[in-house]
This record gives sequence, structure tokens and C-alpha cells, in this order.
Amino acid sequence: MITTRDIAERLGVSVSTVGRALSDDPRISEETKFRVRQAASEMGYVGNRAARMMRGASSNVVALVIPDIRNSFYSTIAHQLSKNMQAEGFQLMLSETDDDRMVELRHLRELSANRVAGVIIVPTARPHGDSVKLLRTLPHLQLLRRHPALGSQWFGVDDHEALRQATAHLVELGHTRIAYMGGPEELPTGAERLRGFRSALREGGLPDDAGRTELWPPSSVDHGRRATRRLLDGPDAPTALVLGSTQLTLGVLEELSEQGVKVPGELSVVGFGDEPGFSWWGPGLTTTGLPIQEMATGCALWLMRRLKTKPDNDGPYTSVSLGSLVLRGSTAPPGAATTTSGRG
Amino acid sequence: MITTRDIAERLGVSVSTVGRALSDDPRISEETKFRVRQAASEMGYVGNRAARMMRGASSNVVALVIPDIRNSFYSTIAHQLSKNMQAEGFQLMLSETDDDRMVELRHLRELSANRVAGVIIVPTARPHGDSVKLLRTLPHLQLLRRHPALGSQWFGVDDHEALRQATAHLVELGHTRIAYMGGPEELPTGAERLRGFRSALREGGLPDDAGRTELWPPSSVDHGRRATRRLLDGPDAPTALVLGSTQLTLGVLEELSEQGVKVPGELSVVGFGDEPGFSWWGPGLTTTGLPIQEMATGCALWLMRRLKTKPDNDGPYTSVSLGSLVLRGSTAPPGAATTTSGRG
DNA sequence: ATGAAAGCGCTAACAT
DNA sequence: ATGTTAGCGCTTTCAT
Repeated sequence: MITTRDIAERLGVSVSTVGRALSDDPRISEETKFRVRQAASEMGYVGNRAARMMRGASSNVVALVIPDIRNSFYSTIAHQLSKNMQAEGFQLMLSETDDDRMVELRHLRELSANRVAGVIIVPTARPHGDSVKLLRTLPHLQLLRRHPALGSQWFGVDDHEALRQATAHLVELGHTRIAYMGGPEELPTGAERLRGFRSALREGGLPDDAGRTELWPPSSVDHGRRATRRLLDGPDAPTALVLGSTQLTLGVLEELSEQGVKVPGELSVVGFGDEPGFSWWGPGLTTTGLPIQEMATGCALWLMRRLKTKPDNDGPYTSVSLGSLVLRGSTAPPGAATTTSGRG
Repeated sequence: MITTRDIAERLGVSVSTVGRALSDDPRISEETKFRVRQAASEMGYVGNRAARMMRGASSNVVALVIPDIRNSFYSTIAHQLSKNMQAEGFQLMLSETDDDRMVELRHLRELSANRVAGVIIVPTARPHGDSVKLLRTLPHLQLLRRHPALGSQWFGVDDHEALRQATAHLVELGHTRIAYMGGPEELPTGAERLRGFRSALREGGLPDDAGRTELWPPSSVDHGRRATRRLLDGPDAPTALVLGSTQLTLGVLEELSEQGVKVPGELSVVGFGDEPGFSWWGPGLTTTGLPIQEMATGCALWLMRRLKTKPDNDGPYTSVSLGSLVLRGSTAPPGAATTTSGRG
């Protein structure tokens, strides 16, 4: 690897001259600057950031700590962050936790050892004590999920309201046996969504046992399929289903298609998130659309600004985005005209 | 930030003793080791990787350079890499190029400045000369696409064979007016897939003008929709359509659904890749399934091994995975029984 | 306008 | 069993 010293020797000048020339220091003559830049380019010189960091320069890496990049929720976020950071000269580190607190801790240790400039994290349900400590020494920001121990800077969506709306839609249609299927209640998002579901039932004047709930840790496609089978096979099957997880929604849709369940005839369904295939599933899936793109962009811009201003702005900050119900064909009054979701 | 020196001072020992104790050097007494580890833990010491790198240690970061993480193709790869690297103590850097060679170059400059341990890259069509130079100094590996200037270590799929099979399936069904829609021909993958399509036509004894082709840079959902409209509105519309891009496939499916085109009655369709919604689209999408998961895992393992063995193994290496046609309901002989793909 | 030298945090060779 | 010292590549005083 070429160093400033190599350039200096070749040109018969000192390393400091080379360093100054490369950083366009006004004290260096234009001619020398030219020769240095020329040589640097010819020799393929690339500055060593590790050395710069030892001299106090900060890293240009921001880490994104999430459960699983395959979830299009998170890949959208990663893309938006990457795009916005690229403009400011930052690089994105990707750390997947698989919702395992020990994996999360290992990643945070590495990130800290690498002295990353900042961390954007979707924390696990109960982060390890050491993770909490590590984050205290790193500029960070919580995304979607919010754990009180991890500080008060958070970007997310109004999960309660999102599920309240989704459920209210079904209540208004006249459903009285509504099932909810969402992620684990131990996650702040899971808990809020469930609360939103229950609020809507209550506001609709429905008894508490009108709602049947299935919480699935981890919320995966497979679990969605299994829970759907249980729901359909069980006694007093519901006439409507609201979802509180994109992965579960994917599983539910697959299973309903396969079993040829008539939607919305036999069952009305409100999904969560808005994936590519949702619009063409059966009669079109009515679903809770979330402005993750905007949220991620806001998050990136906010962090960039924070990192660029010296005085470590640790003050609390909260940004809540609102979801909105996307009405398509998968919801109707109970016992309405039947459209099949399967392919016969 | 706590340094070994801080620990040394607090314990009244030298920095080397601290360093040795932390690296479990046999020369240090158990008692000292214990006291050092205790202090380190209490004080929240985290080693500084930048400093270690200056002493010759190599980075534990591997970069993945891809066009767009939202493409589930790439997010699957990122996940698989991340998972396999995690086990070996490596971190994943994510660099999105948006298929822009200048963005690609900027990323490679940063990665080089950060002295990443390795790079896994899906190169743009014509990488910048400087990108080529930079990659010569970094252990790297091409993925999916293969550019001769970037070395001869490559993991990918047999694009030619994949499209030959997909097209042959339609030829066997008796189609004689088959359209192909794929990514830009300037990409190695785009060129190979197109060649595969043409090979199948030729082998099926069809005249060259039996195939109509639409190549779309960049291959995006939107372009897929537009190209579909052109195809349907144009004269002598084809009776079958083969795709050579997942993003285009998504666009095509949306458009066909919306326009209520009867599949496979009016049009037989073979998609590319196998996304969640493909199985429940209309009559179920017949598509080219690709073993990206296996490919990514192989790629990760290979790179890990290469990085862990000192003698820089620069020898050529190629791994070609084979796709396989997933038969569902979207293909049938021309003019066969009609099933609607729309909902209306 | 340029050079010499110190020091960032760590490790390894060389003393005790 | 532990201490001293040099040096990795760079920036930044402090000379000249």
C-alpha cells in the first residue's frame, strides 16, 4: 500500500508537504501541489482512514442494526439511508440481529471497536445490559421499536393508531368476531399494535372476547401459515382478520390462497405493510400502508445533521409517522358476496 | 474513550502488561490477568480497531457492492452473507451503486480508504478504470455479473441455460410468437439471458423474427409496466412472454392484473426469480427459480476461507449455479382454456 | 514555502 | 512476570 511517505520520497519532499498538498493547504505552492497530486494519482495512493482516525478524525461509517434485511420493511429503510448518507460521504454498515440479544451485543461490540460514527438501531425486545452501556458511548437513534433504556431519540410510526384504524374499518363493516395476528407482545411495536386492535374493539362497543389474538414470536412467514390453519380449523372461526406484521401477512396470504378460502366472502382480511404482491393477491389486499420511506429519509437526514454538528446533541427527539389504510377488495361486511382468493 | 493506558495507570502496571493480559498471553500471571480484565470491564474498555490496523491487523469488514438492496435478489444475498460472516467475526458493509459507475467508484474509494478486508461486487456494466485499479489492490469476488477486467473469481448462475429452459418450455407448448423482456444487453447477465432466449428459439426451429425483444435499462418495475402496455397494444401481439429480470416481472404482473389479461388464455408468462407473491399471482406464475441462497452461502464461505489463509489466493475460481423452472399455472398451449389473472 | 518531530492506541521485539 | 521502546500512517505544532 502506497503511503504519503512513498510519495514524499519519490518527489524528494517531506511527508508534511505531501500531506498539506493533498489537503490543499494554502501554504503550499501550486506547483508542488500539482506534482504531489500527479504522483499520488499515478502511484494509486489512497489515504488510510485508520491512521486519520488515530489523529482524531471520526469514522464515516454509520451502522444500521436490524433484525433481518430480507424483510422488505428493512431493506427499504437500508436503501433510503444508504442513498441519503452517500450524499454526505458516509458509508453504511449492516448488522443483522435475527432478534437475538446476544447477536445484537456482539454486533454493538464490533461497531464500538470500529468506532463507527453513529448507530441506527431497531432494538431487540430486551437488549443486554452491555448493549445499553455501549450505546451510551455511541451517537445513536432508535427506529420503529423504542426501548426506554436506549435513550430518547426515536423515529417510528404510530402503531397504536395504525391498528386502531385497520380494526375500526372491520368493525364499521359490521364484523363482530375479529381475529388479530401480530408479532410478540414483548416488542414495543407488538404491544402497541395489540393495544390499537383492542382500542378499536372497545370503541366499537364490542365485548372483549370478540377479539381473538395470536401472537407469534418470531413473526415469520411460516408461523403465519400455521396460525392461519389453526384459526380456520378452530371453533367459532372469526369473520375477519387484522394483521400486525408483514411477515405474518405473507404467510397468511399464502395459506388462504392454497386453501381456497373465499375472501372477503368467508373472511375479511386487513394486511400489514404494502408489499409488491399485495395488490394482486385475490381480490386485492386491503392493508395498513406505512410511510417507511419518508421515515427512513427523515431519520437519515436527522442523524447526518447531528453527526456534522460538534456539540453532541443528546436532547430527546421523537418523530412519529402515521400509517394509512389502503382500501382494496379483501374486506366486506360479514357474509357478503363471495370472491375466491385461491385459484380453484 | 478508555484506552489500555487508562487501565494501566489505574492498576499501576504498564500498558504492555495490560495488552498482554487482555490477549491472554501466557507470560502474565493469572492474578494480573484477572485484575486487568476486571478493570477493563468496569471501565467499559473497548479495543480500538483503527490502532490495531495500524499495527498490521486486518480489517474485519467485508463490503457488498450491489445495485439496489430493495431488490429481493440482493437482500437475500446480503442476509446470507451477513449470517455466514457473523460466525467468523466479520462485519458487512453495504454499498449501493444504483448501477452508476461513478457511484460505484466513489464507494470503492471509500472502501479502499477504510482498508476493508474484502469486496463482493455485482459490477456495473462498464466499471470506471479507477475502479478496476482499486479492485486490483483489494481481495474481491464478482457476483452474478462478470466483467473480464475485474479478475477471474466469480460466483453466479447459468443465465444462458436458465433462459434457454424457460423459453424451451414455451416452444414445447407450441408457441410461435414469443416475446422476451429483460435487462440491458450491456450487462453480462442481460446479454447471456437474451442469448439463451434466442438459442431456444433456434433449437425449436423457429425463425429469428418469432422472438420479439424489449430490453430495459434500468430494469425496473415501472419499465416493466410500460413495456407490457406496448407489447399488448402493438400489432401481432405475442402469445407468450418470457422474462429475464425480477423487477420487470413485478411490473409485468401488476400491469397484466390491472388490464385483466387472461393468463394463460391470451398470454402465457414465464417470470424470472421467485418472489413471495409469484405463487398467488393469477393462476400461479411459472417462473425461473434461482438458487441465490446457496450461491450466496458458497460465496461467503469461499471468501472467508480466502481471507483467513495468508497466501493471497488469486487463482481463478468460478462457481456456476443452475436455475430450475418452477411450473405453475401461467403457461399453456396457445389458445388454451382461459383463466383470468385480473380480479374483475 | 517547506521540514522535523511528536503523538494518536496498540503490539511486538528487546530489556530487565 | 513485567517494563521500555519503537513504529504503524497520518496530522499538527513548532521550527527554519
